[in-house]
Amino acid sequence: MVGRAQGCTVLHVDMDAFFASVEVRRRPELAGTPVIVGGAGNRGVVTSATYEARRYGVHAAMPTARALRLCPTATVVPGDLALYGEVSRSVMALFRSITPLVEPLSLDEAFLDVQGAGRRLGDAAEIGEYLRARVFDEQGITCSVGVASSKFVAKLASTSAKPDGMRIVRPAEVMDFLHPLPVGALWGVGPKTEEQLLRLGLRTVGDLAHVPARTLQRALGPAAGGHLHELAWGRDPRRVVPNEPEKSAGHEETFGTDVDDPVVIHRELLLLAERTAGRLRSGGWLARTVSIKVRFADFATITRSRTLDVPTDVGQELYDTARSLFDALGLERARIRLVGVRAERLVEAGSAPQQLELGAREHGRRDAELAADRAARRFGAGAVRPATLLHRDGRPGRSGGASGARVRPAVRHPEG
DNA sequence: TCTGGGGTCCTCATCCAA
DNA sequence: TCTGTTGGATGAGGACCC
Repeated sequence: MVGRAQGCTVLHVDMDAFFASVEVRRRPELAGTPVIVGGAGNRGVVTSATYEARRYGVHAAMPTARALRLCPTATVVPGDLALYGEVSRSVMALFRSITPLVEPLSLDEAFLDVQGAGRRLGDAAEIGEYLRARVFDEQGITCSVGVASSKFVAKLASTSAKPDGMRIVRPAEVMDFLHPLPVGALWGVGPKTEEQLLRLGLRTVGDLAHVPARTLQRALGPAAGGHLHELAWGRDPRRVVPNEPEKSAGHEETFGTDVDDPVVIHRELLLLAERTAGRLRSGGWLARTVSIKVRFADFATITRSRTLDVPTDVGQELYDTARSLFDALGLERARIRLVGVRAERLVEAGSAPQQLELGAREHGRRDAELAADRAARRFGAGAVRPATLLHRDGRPGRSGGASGARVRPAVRHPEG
């Protein structure tokens, strides 16, 4: 087929300011105004912002307080992950109606391999335009599309088309497209790597391409150096892979104010372990390794991990391991900003070896947690939880939200 | 002017067994 | 029996992505 997008089979579709666009759809009176989605607490950061807010210099990961100083007229909304997830599922379903080869990267972007869909729907460019129109008609939000012969060029193309646009980069045009770009535009080059490359006098992707691969490998390590050199020449053999299995799952929480009370930390670890275990059970996974993360008041961050004898999806077991890892740090009332619990080296629950001498207590614990899962599905999250996560008056304790400052009084001076 | 939360991947060090 | 090598597993940390 000879078309506009000859030689291109990969699409990268990226929603424009996704979370913020969904909020504007929900509240049409905000259309055309600066909107920030993010935590409003003293430690909140921006997760998404409309282009009207971005004009003031607001961007993702910026502290909300600073964003509001830059753009005082912005409307701040807390964000609704459940709603964004719903919109995302609809959009991904639309993509899968075009081709089964859909590789979601996050809630708001995906790669599509449309090689097999050409006969039915036209070439990649026509499919891209069709998708953009369907997303707008069905969801009321815009997206941008990159069309290329490889994933990483398609991704850069969609970025250059934003917002609400489409860019096609044919194979013969790849070098002209890539080489003028700054090195920081490359996928995998963040602030640290960019700084290193700039120190070597490498400003553009073209500069990167014309330096020997060995030079990059010496500076960045064999894997990263070699990979970047290949990308600089437009070589990216990675295929679009649907259904990549998850490798880890976890939760972390930043306290509203730093915490030095081990009772509060233990309680938070229990909450995070329970939430993580719930995720494992709903996904049918067992964790072989449990890791914790501790971030101190000065932002220094450490992780500790332990591999279990027998993989588990039981919250109490995740908590026991997490707590033992934390206690082994031997901290003497250090001021802690964040704690996290993560389950790693996941194995499918059905394929994991069974513990021969699984004790009755563990059986009971797992059964109890499964019952709690059922109750949560029926009556809502938090319907059943460990007693230590309840206030003495029976109300649920805090769950999430930067509220360390509220945690301690709840534990030490229960209301009611 | 302070830096969220959920992830992946890579590198390096160490331990242990062959 | 001792020593050196190698490679896998594990643990920790860092960079990066959205």
